[in-house]
Amino acid sequence: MTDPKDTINIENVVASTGIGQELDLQSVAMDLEGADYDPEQFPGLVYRTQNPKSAALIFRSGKIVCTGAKSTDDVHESLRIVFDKLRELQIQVNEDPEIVVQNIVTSADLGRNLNLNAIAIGLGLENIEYEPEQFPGLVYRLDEPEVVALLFGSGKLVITGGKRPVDAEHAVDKIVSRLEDLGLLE
Amino acid sequence: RLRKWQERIRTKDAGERNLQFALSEIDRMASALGVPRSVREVASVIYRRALKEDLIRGRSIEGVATSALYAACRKEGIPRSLEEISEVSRVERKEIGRTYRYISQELGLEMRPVDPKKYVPRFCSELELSEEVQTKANEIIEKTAEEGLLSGKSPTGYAAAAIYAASLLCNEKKTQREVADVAQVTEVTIRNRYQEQIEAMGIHG
DNA sequence: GCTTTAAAAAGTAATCT
DNA sequence: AGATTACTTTGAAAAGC
Repeated sequence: MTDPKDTINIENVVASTGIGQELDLQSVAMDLEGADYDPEQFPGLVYRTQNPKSAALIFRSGKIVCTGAKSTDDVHESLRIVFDKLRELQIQVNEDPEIVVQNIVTSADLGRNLNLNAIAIGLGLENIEYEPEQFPGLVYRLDEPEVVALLFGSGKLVITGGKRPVDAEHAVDKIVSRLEDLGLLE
Repeated sequence: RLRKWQERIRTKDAGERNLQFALSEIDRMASALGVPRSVREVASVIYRRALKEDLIRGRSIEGVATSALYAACRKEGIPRSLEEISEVSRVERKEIGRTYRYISQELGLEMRPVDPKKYVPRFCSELELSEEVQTKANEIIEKTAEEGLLSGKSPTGYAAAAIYAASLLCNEKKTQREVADVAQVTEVTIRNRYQEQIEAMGIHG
């Protein structure tokens, strides 16, 4: 039996940072190749990196959001690229700005099919949301770690809302033990 | 003094008018859906509770009224799909679904997932299918759901597939299109659910 | 509340061949 | 009847309406 923890895969990391400098997004949009900027639609400028693949939202305040990276290392690498691009445009960027991970999305596999109907009742209807007419996943909110898990009939799941990779591991452990206690795993 | 008093009257009247509007909307939609009076009463109670708990702030009265009716139909065991509900409401399906999940959570309605069998009598009668087909469809739903096939699947599509399969087994064939139309799902969904169900039942179609 | 970004899960749906 | 594309859900940040 594979430990479900070993099946955890980070799918997306969202992080925020700032260059400590105000920006004229209009001119950045002109000079930065591949930049998407439509202030009518959204106040941030979108800049995509290819390697690693990610999207950076750059704001007038100099604050930046990076999303789409597959690891915290990739987030740092992506943002390093963004910082260098801005420096090429003669923009002052702090030495190494603090990068804060805001959310990590992971997927995992419990290795067994799940009876979501039984799980909904077993975990307590007040603690879950399961509306298969609207979405096939069962939404389970954990208190510790404070994350949200989406459980599917296939036994696969998505965990989001955590800030550290270990949050997903703890969440999987808790979910597995709760389902085992209820006799709903297997 | 007098001003405050008048303002209170005005607010009270406005609140009263809003409640009347919501209740008349519930009545109008319930009539259009042809659900019994008991369901309208349950919907009214849910709406009043939502009002009392201040859940309407930031949401439309129509949206909460529609969601209350959707919840009431389910509670009373005669569910209408979000698709059907949205046809008699001016609120779109997505918003009804969101609002329903919100009030359901906040009011602690503890709603159980919809049992596809609950759709069988109504869909079958619209298709003019016999009691025998209904019984067979229920059997298919019961057995395949026990095997875990229901997880994550929409109740209407699941019921539609079982009814389609039962109509074939009982020599009262309805086409996938006919069943899809009354259940408001696509033929593709019926086909997919049907294949899984007959396989699980050990039937060869 | 909304707007935008990215990614996974699985179901449903629209559209085209 | 496939195949494709796209939309549903979860989470978080950013600035502005």
